[in-house]
Amino acid sequence: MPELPEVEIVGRGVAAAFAGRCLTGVVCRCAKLRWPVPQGLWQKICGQDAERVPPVLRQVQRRGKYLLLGFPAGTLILHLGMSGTVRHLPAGTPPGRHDHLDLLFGERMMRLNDPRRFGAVLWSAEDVATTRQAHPLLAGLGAEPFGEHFGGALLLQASRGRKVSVKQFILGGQVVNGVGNIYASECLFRAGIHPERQAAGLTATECERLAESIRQTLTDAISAGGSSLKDFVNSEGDGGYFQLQHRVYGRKGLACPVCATPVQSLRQQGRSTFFCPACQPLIS
DNA sequence: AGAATAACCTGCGTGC
DNA sequence: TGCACGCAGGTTATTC
Repeated sequence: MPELPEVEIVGRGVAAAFAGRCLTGVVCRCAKLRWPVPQGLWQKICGQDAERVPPVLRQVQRRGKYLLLGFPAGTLILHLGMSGTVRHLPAGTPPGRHDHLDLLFGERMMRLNDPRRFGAVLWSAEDVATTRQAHPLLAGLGAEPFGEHFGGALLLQASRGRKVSVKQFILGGQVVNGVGNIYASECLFRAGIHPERQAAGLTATECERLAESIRQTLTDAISAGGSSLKDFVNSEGDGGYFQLQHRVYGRKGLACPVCATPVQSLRQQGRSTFFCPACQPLIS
C-alpha cells in the first residue's frame, strides 16, 4: 500500500502508540521478505545489557519510504514494499495469512502483514541518525521532498542531460524519493507537465512548478490520511490509499477534474501512467 | 556512465 | 466453476 504519504501516516501511528514503550517480544513467522529478516532479532534489539538499558522504542523516523525505529542498541529498518501494512492490535490476536512479524509492547503489538513479501525488516547496530546516513539502503536515496535541499533548483540541475521521461525521473528515487507510481501521475498533472516529456527538456519554471506540486500533492495526501488515522492505515477495507484525492490516477476515460477532457493512460517502463492531454500538453 | 529489463511474490479481476 | 492471463502501491540486480 505504501507511497510516502502512507508510510508517513504509519510512522506517526507507530510513534503515537509505542514511542517510549518497552519492547517485550518479537515473533517472526516468515523471514522470507525482500531480504531475510535477521535471525535472533529480539536479541539484537535487546543488545548487550537489556537489564540495565531496556529496549525502549525511543524514536520513529521516516526516510523515503523506509521507517526507522530507534532502540538503545540500534535501529530497526522497515519497508512495506508493495503490499505491506502495519496494524496496532491487542497482543495475542491470532495471526492471519501473511502476518509475518509481531513486535510486542506489553498488552499491545504492532503486526506486519505483507502478502507479496517485497517489504523488508532489517537491523542496524547504529543509531537512527547514523543509519540514515550510512546504511547502504539509505545512503544513496534522493532528497526528502520536505527537506531544505529539495526544490526547483535541484530538479533543474539533476535533470540536465537526462534522457529519461520526466515521469521516470521523479519516480526513480535518486533525485527525490517518496514519489511512487500513483503520486507521480498526480504530481505531473498538478504541474501541467506531460509524463513523456524528456527530463532534460524541462525549463527552470517547470522544475519550480514540479517541485511545488510534489510537495503540495504529498502534503495533501498526508493530511487526507492523517484525518482518517486508524490502526495506522485507514483500515476500512479500501486498501489504504487516499483514492478520493486522485485526480487522474486510475481514472482513464473519466473527465479531467479541471477541464473535463477524458483522462488518458499509457505505459512507461511497464507501469501505468495517467494524464490529461489538455492540461498536460506534450509541447510546452 | 545511463538506460532498459528481469527479478522477487501473492492476490484479484476479467474473459473465455 | 475453472483456468489462463494481465495487472497491482517498490526496489535491487543484471544486462546492454
